[in-house]
Amino acid sequence: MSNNEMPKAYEPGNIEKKWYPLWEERKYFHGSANKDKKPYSIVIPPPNVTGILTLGHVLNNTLQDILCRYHRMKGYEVSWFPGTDHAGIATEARVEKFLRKEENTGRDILGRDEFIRRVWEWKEKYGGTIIKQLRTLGSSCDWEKERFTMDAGLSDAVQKVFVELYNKGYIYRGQRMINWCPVAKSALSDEEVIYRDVPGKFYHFKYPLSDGSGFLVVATTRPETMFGDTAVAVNPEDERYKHLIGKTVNLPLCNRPIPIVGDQHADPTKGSGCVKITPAHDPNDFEVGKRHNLAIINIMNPDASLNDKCPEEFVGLDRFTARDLTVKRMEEAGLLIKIEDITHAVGYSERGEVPIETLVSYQWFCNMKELAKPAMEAVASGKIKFYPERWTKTYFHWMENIQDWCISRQIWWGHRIPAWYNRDNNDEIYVGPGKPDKPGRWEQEEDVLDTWFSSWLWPFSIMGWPEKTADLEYFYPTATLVTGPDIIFFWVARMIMAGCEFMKEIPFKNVYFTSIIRDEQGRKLSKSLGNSPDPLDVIDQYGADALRFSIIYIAPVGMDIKYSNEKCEIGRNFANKLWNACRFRRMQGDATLTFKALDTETLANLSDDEKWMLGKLDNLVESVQTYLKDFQFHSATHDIYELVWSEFCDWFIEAEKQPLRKGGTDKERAMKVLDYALYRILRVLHPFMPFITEELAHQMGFLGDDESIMFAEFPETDGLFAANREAIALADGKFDLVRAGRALKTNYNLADGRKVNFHLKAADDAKLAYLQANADSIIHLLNAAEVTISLADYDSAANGAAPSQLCDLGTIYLPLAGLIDVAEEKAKLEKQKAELEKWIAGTKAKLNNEKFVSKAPAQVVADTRSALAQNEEKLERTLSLLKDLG
RNA sequence: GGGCGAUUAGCUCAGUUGGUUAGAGCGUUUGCUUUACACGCAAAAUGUCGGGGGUUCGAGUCCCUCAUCGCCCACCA
Repeated sequence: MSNNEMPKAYEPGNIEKKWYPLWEERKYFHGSANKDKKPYSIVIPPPNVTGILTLGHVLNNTLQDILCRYHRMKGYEVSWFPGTDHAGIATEARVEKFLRKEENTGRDILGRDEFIRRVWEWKEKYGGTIIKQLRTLGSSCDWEKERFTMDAGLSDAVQKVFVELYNKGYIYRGQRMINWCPVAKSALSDEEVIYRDVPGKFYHFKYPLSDGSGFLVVATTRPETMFGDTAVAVNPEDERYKHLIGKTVNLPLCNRPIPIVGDQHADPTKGSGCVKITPAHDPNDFEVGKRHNLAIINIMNPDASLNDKCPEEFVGLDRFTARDLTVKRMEEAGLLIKIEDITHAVGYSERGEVPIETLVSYQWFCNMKELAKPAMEAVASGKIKFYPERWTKTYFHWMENIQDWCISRQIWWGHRIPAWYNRDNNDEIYVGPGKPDKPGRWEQEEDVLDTWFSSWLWPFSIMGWPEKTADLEYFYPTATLVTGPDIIFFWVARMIMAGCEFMKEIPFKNVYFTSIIRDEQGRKLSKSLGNSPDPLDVIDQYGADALRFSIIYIAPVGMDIKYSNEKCEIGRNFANKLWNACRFRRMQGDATLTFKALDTETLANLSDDEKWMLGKLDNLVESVQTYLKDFQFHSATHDIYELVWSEFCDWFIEAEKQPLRKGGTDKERAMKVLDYALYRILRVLHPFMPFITEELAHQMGFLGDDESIMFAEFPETDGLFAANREAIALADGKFDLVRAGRALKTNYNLADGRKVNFHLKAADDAKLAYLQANADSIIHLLNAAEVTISLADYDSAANGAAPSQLCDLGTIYLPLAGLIDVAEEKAKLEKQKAELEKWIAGTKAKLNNEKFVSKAPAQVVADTRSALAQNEEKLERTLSLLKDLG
């Protein structure tokens, strides 16, 4: 292959499109039980089946892919289990919307069976887009194992778990206070409620005593719920009201007498000390109601409009309309005392833009207390480690206060609860995998289970549980879970509980919590804000490798990422740099084919620069492995970037141009070293940038057509760092010296291309020998005409002025004679010095004049001050240059 | 109310167990068609490490405190 087949700039598009299908065809991603290898497995956090790829997924899946590819290269048998989640409420809403729009039909028209059939149809046709998109990112998922949370096998797992927990007494059906979403018309778990601080009003009402002896004052933020009031509570110790306990008030607008009860819940120090009690719509009131045996009056329809338990003119009104009308009627009745503006936290439905309702309803619950115990122990003992570790605190806080989990949902898309009611026998309940074979009219529960009730089984259900599969035996428990901290309760904690309960074994050893991606202004990425870039467009523009590398490169550890597309230039430019380093090597000749291990002769004859480069690279190999062990992906990319760009390209390639130019054995050796180093770099980089590394490894002739870098051994230490510490320090010193020399040139406005002479005064005998041995290299790197090296100071008396710079290896001098007219330069500087001194003196006087400072516009004063500072600096530089000139 | 995190260059962020002169990328300035790369090369400028106090020979790093911002949880008749 000749060099002109490598374009000047790296073009990722076709190369990425070429490799991925090849990898997949060759089943490189597939893992199966293999006794000769150690297993390494990861389960993907299943994206919603309705989902499309977002930057969050990009980050998350890039990290998983890095781990998988790294371990594959380390010789593990790797399987990354992919799949999607049926996402009950979200998908049902999505398909419902689709059907309304396209066919003007929906749930209510189609009926349960047909609707579910249509959801499946939609899923087959439009679902799983994200799974295809993950391929463009380079994700090395074991696609043969792709699962869906509603697959038959996973449904079996869900049923088995439900029945088992029911039989253990953990799952029960009961009438409890729950969160109700009026849009989904379903119950939600506590975790699905999002609290937002919103402006609201606090209404103070009079509730007249039934005996006409006066009234009590109650306050509420929810006037419309008063139709569900079944008591007013006062504190039994409250001297103002204790004599009223047992009497009644007339509930306004309904004229229904309700009792005054004495209860601790009423706090005498708050408001009037009287509390209206609405057991059906407030968690505290529900408890009060239980204590006093109060009626529970649900006043709402499923869509949160008021029902027929309310006065006629309110029936059917939306809750917010009803609120206004209630207040109006109370005011008309002279029962409104005042309205205060307040800010309070209101619970919103996770999906909808609407406030949830708390109301009492019959639902299925799972008692989590016992399940939580081993799960807490698993993290406390360190069997499961969290990265960053601080999330354990959040985990324990939630687990220690864990509440019963409301698992039933009043929707159709999901796992239907395996419970049957005997309509002939007072709704006797049977729970089991199928309809009971017992007499009676048995009807299955209409409700389905919370989506997370299948997700929490994912790490083992995806491997075939409850069947005893080879995958389960070999790959469980998985190695690392990579996910966002926002689902620590929804998913992570529950998976740990499920693993401990049903597998008697933790589901993963590490949990790595990713950052949340925000836009440049720090806002969350969202569709409605339009600030959410489409990763496919980004990949199109910059390449998948560039996106992967950049997003890891900019991800601060454990904090939010501020992302913008321009940041992908980091990865794109880096890929281009690497491409051109390889292109340069190709221009020197064909691969040496000895790169896999340097032969002893080459090792014995390494130049100082080569020792330096191979030593630094060896050090990188070690540090990247350490970083990956600690999930410090960001540090790993920074170190690789620095080594490739600054050390390999800026210094080493430049230095190697010398031996390459010389030819003969020098050139041969240099090419071998370049090959050896490049192949090590490509392999270290492969987990991060899979496409370009595969392409280059082949372009460079490091691999045959039937080979892949995916299975090349990840570089281990070759001992060249430990062996060359001294050589590394010396070369670092040499490069410092070169840098100082270049700076001297720039200071005197000598163009890069201009060949000048330098003098080096070595710091000691050893350094003298080193500098002399490296004279050619130094001349080359400085682009110098001639460099004299000795232990002697530069003789400025004899040879004219020469500014110098002190370095570790010695002092570098730039003789100016012949380059610039010293006398003329000196005169120019003296003139400049005088002008500056005059200006500075005048300006200082001006600034010391209080009248100027106090009366001149602030901007003028500030400008004067900054100009002064600038000129003072300029003067300093001038003085320093004058000193150099002698 | 409880918890967690952040505050370092114009911007985005590194800074490992305290240890020479606090770093990078982007941006800015200057100069470069140097036998890979302008998606490039060389050089340069820029910091009260949020404020205050303390521990220490030594603090960006540890402790206390205050301030601001963000997130999570709980509560709110």
